[in-house]
Amino acid sequence: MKKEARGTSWQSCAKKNAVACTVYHIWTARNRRLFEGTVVTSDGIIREIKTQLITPIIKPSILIPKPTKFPDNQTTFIPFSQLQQIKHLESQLISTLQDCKNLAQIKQTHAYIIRKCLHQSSYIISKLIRMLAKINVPMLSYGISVFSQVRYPNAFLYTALIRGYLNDGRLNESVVVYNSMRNDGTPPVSFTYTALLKGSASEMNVNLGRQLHGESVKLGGFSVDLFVGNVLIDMYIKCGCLDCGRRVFDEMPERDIISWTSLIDAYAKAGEMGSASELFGELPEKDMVAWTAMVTGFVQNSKPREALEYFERMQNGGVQADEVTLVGVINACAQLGAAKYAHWVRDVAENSGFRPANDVHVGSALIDMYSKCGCVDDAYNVFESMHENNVYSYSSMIIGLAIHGRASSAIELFEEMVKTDVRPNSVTFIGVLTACSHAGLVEQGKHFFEIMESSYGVNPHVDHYNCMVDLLGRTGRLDEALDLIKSMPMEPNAGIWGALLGACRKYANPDIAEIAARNLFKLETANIGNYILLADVYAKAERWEDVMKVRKMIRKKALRKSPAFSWVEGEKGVIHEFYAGDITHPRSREITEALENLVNRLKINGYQPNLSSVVYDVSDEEKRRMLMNHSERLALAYALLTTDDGSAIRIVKNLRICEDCHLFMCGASQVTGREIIVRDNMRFHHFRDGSCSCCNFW
DNA sequence: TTAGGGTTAG
Repeated sequence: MKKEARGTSWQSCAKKNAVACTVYHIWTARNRRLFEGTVVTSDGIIREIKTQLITPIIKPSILIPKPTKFPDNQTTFIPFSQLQQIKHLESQLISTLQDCKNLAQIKQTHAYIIRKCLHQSSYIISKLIRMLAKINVPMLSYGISVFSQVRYPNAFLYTALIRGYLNDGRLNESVVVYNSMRNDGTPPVSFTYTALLKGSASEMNVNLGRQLHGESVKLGGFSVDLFVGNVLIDMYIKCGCLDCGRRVFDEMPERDIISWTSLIDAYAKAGEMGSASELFGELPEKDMVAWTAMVTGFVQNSKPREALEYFERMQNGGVQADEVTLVGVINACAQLGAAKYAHWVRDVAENSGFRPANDVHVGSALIDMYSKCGCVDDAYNVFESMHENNVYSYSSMIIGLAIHGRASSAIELFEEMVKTDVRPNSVTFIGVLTACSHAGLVEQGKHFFEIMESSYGVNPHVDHYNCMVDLLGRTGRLDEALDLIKSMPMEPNAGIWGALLGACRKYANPDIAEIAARNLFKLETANIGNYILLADVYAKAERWEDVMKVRKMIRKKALRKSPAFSWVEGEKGVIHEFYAGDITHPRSREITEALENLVNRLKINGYQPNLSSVVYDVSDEEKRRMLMNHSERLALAYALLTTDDGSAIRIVKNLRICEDCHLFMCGASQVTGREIIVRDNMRFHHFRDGSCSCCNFW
């Protein structure tokens, strides 16, 4: 048998070897390997190729029209000695194709390809179809007709068509092509599976994914392919079958850092930080992305201290951080809410060469962090310094201003934003409505609520209704708030009824409170805060029997009150934590003295404790004692003892600040001349010269 | 040609 191919001819290929000519490669005896190239025919060698790459032609499916007649008048005889020239021409045409910017240019190049008689080359045509996808030309008739003109498509060409359809989001059609390919007897390649698996993942079609998984194993042993394995892990993760992804991972004969990181990140996103850490510990070589997945994972699971700990380990290990890592670290600091960390991370970012001005992700994260740390002016400085702003940076800034009670600035910024190309989204309106709500701007709030859909096409969600109920409720429009809830197009959630109940406490309205509570208890049976709110409403109305009934319900359900605590930065930026009535602090005696001293100064200034903040039926003297031990006051006294006179005092509280403490802080800011910033679980309060930035709407 | 980590609210 002759071992050398002598020449190649399109004509002879078409006529003599119709059955064998899906050949994409040419066998040469000289180096005993398959060359990428064009179709070849030659008596001796063809039989040998046949045995390897035989592909019977079966009638293509409806999606792939039957190939047209071979153009006899354009056949050319190409001697084997010129094969290198053909290959050269092919690569030239491919680079021409890659430079195409639009459909017209592709069509022009295609005409040239036909003139050069290379339109039967699967290599070139698959590139052409890929280019259609790249320049965002949907897989219309052109791509299909180009495909159908190739008489003997190979696996790469079929895969290009599959990817073209997937690029259009047409998963079903791509599966039809895959089935035709199978019917034609063309063995799929690993790209075929990676493409289809990605398509299944983006449509969360796990059944298709499973079928493809099975076939990939059966047909080509692709289970050992690293790429297919990784895409399989990804597909199962995206479809929510983390265990299946893990099984693929465990069975993979070879894994790389991508296999590991995909799974680590999936565990983190599923809230399984234990599994994520375990896997991360086993990862032999940890790179920047893997470390970042851990840092971000802890942040996503509200574990900022662990996130910072991993970041420190990453730095100690000499692994460079990039802007993605920094966004994670910045978010960790935002969760901690401590100004000390905020300034530290800003330095870290700038030392790593990421100036917020140049990176909108880092900038937006910094704005959010500074706002949450009580430094709204710093947040605004970052915002102003940014070269580019998007909906995230604008929304973060608007929300920042809103939670700090700067409603007019928030609204001004919104007005400025809508003059640019940046379109507000659902979150932007949460910010704008929150601003109105925290400042009691009823008419403006109603206006924004109306125009969000009519002018900006943003449908109000339940959260926007929540803001509106909050706004109406805070300003005492309880009936109007209840009417709005009744008119909602969706079911009100616990947040809505909770906002109404909170407003009922402020305005001592037990009738509406009972309606709110009835609905709220159905939705959140075990949230003790709701029962306490209702008890507060009854206490304000001095309906002590009803208070007792609520307390009984709490006992019956065995609900435990979550302890109130506050923390504050003391000497050298060390954070100190105080519980209500806490006497465990080493300087407890001094703290009590400082507090008594402060109360006396406040009393001279006219401070009268608001005893209705205590919802227990006890003597007034006992109420006074209970109020005096609230955790934020202990924190304040400690800060007064240990920090410089000129500096602001920043207190973070886990629950909502009570009315009497609010009054107390107003007075304290006046008699001490200090700025006091309290972050409660709702918002920030800036106390300065006897008044609060919230204007008593909170 | 195919693969891993990120920004606003709740």
